[in-house]
Amino acid sequence: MVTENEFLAEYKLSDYERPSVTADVAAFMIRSGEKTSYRKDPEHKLSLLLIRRGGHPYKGMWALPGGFMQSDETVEECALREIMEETSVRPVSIMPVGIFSQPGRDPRGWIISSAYVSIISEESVKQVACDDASDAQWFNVSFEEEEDGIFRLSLSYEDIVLNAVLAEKSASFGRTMFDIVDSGSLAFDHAAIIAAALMALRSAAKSFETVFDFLPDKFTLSALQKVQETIMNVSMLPANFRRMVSKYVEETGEYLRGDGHRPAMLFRRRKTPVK
Amino acid sequence: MVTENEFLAEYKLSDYERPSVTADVAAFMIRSGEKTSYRKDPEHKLSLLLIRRGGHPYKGMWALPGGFMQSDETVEECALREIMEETSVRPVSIMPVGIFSQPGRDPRGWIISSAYVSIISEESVKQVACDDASDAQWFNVSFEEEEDGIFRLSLSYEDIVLNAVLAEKSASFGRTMFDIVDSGSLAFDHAAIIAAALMALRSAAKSFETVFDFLPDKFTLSALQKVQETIMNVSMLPANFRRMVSKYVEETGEYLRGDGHRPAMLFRRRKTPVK
DNA sequence: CAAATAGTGTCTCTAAGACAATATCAC
DNA sequence: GTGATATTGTCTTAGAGACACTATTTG
Repeated sequence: MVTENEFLAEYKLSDYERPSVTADVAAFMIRSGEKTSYRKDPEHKLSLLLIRRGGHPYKGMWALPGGFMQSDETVEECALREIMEETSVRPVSIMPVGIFSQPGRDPRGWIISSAYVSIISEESVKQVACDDASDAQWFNVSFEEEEDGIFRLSLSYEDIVLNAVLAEKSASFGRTMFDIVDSGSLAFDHAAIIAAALMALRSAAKSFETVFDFLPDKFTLSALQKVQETIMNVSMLPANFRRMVSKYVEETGEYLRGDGHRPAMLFRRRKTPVK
Repeated sequence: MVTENEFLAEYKLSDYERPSVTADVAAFMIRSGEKTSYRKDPEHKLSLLLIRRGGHPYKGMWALPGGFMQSDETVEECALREIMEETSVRPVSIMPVGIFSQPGRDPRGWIISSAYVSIISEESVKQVACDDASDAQWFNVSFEEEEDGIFRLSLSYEDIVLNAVLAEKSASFGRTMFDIVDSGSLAFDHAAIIAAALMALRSAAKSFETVFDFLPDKFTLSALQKVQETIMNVSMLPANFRRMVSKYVEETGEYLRGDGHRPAMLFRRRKTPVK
């Protein structure tokens, strides 16, 4: 009869083959563009952080930030650590997207990826120096269904344009997964991870859970609406949007002025949605 | 200058420490109980498959079915394989619950778990011999919020009752996670996995995506309603339930008779929700 | 004043909840 | 007939979409 302690003393995990595990993060930010007129609000664009790979494999190609998990942390902590290393910003929240474990997805060997979406506010990123020659850059994102079940993902940064094509694989339980038709020069299976991350983001944004993380503590309702519209790729009537979010926000009494039109009240997120 | 092929030929994954990865599955079934009257519909109970551990660690305690992932499969395939080994049933669907990777969660060493919910129809399980002396048994499930943020999970099979207590950790993005207050004699952190799986199941059932997988191809609307009510732990008026699911089902024209009351039409799932 | 956004009110339509009423069977 | 479920219809209410209208600012 072997006791549990005796068993554990003898136990060798090395008897079994093990995968390496990475946490890869699709970090999104919503950027406001150039002011085209002194009083017109600028365009807002969804952008995604990509890293140019400095070493093999996929050397010189763009990939999601990520890294190998260590034994003294959870996968979520690893994901947060990777984002902070690249942006110096601690994301307000991260959300799991799924595990990517297709055999052969990494030419280095058996490496599976646990993917996350994170959301970073433009305010916090602005404080970090943005080096144009850096290997980390924010790409503008466009993601649309071209025909039934076929999606085009376009990522652009200055004159670099990455065009990936994806086929919807399964839509079970609100988490859509994709097969890569054309990787668009993105490293590994990262095109599929990005597409799944975008779908997860949109799905979460349906219930106003996600949106606030893109904004500072105090915000105007039209800023909030812009964020929501940018994520969901839709447009809404301001009057209706106000009604819908009214449960989740509260007035601060402060106003934002100086924009060539009526000042807007600043709101903050309400901890407990009421009414 | 090293080419990618030269790099890969030299590359050794073994330089890095790696975790073992298991896929653990919370497989749910909805069981109908004893007929208390010749015409009254029996009670329906949500049940969960647990395995009595035959070896260390946690020898003799109950745990979720699961096993180590292999390099020639995805984690999802591993999860499906484990369920089929235990039940001889191929689940209609599996849904990811999350990754459980807290350091120290497994006394054998660095082992992380990718958890899934699966749903099995009572019909398919009935065809498999159920051995009372077996190490695999279906436990009745009850899961309720006792006070704010504190949940009690009760699992019972004959005279065995496992009572776990869990504290809500984070509810971000509709995926609730739990800390274990009392494991209720469940192995590893499986009490937390089961709780998270139940929340994922309820959340998915909100949109009528999940429910059909508990039933055979043809079913009556009240059977469907019973399933929905059992998962969500609520009760609904039959008239309203019919209206709500009407988009997702279609008539077969066949009737189920012989139950001491008006025969019910059998419906099937509609591939494309219309109307 | 013109152009732009901020904010309010109201109409309609749809979907969900409550409930009343009828239908059909096995015993 | 009795007791059970099956099925249909209707009333009410809550919320989303559309839209008209007013308010306030800066060049």
